Amino acid sequence: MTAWAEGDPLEVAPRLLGAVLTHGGVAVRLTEVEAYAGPDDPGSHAFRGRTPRNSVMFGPPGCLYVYFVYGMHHCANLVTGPDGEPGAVLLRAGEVVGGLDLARVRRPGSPDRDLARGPARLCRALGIDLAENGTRVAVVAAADQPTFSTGPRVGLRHAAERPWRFWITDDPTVSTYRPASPRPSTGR
DNA sequence: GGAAGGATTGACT
DNA sequence: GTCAATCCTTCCC
Repeated sequence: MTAWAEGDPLEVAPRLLGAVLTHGGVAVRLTEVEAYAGPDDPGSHAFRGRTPRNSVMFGPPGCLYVYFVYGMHHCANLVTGPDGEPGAVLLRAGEVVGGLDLARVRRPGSPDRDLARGPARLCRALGIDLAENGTRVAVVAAADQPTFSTGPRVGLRHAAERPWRFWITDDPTVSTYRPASPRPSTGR
């Protein structure tokens, strides 16, 4: 049962650190995640209410919410509920611990450490795309909760300040890259 | 019906 | 360090 992975995203997120998620023949140990609450979180896709695309976030916990972004990348969230609320945890990075060969094939030229370092990379390593949206996913809790740190979320244009990003302290696969890289060249 | 934006990554200078 | 790529979804008129 995955009761430990259900409920308030802010509580579930740290519990996911160190957990092993298996999909598409590849297993990854989650090292970095971000919590996304619902109506109260301007950074969440569900902030503006339920839409055909984010409806999965309102669905049952334990499902995968996959979305396409920037026309070329996929990002995966684990829906946590609570039931009726669009809570989810974005899987930002992980360490490939199973199906390494398969992951390498999907990400040729990348060092093992980078196979799942980053939300879009993690999806590719696991073979996740829009076809997996709303599907159930296998997650095994970590035996022991690793030491983790928290900090501001990355990449969002709204409410990025909230310290809802969680990562395993000192883990090399955490994508602490790009501290700041503002795209809008105009203005200021 | 049309336009703007996005929870990123990879490549080039 | 900086810039470009590219599809889907949502909002506005």
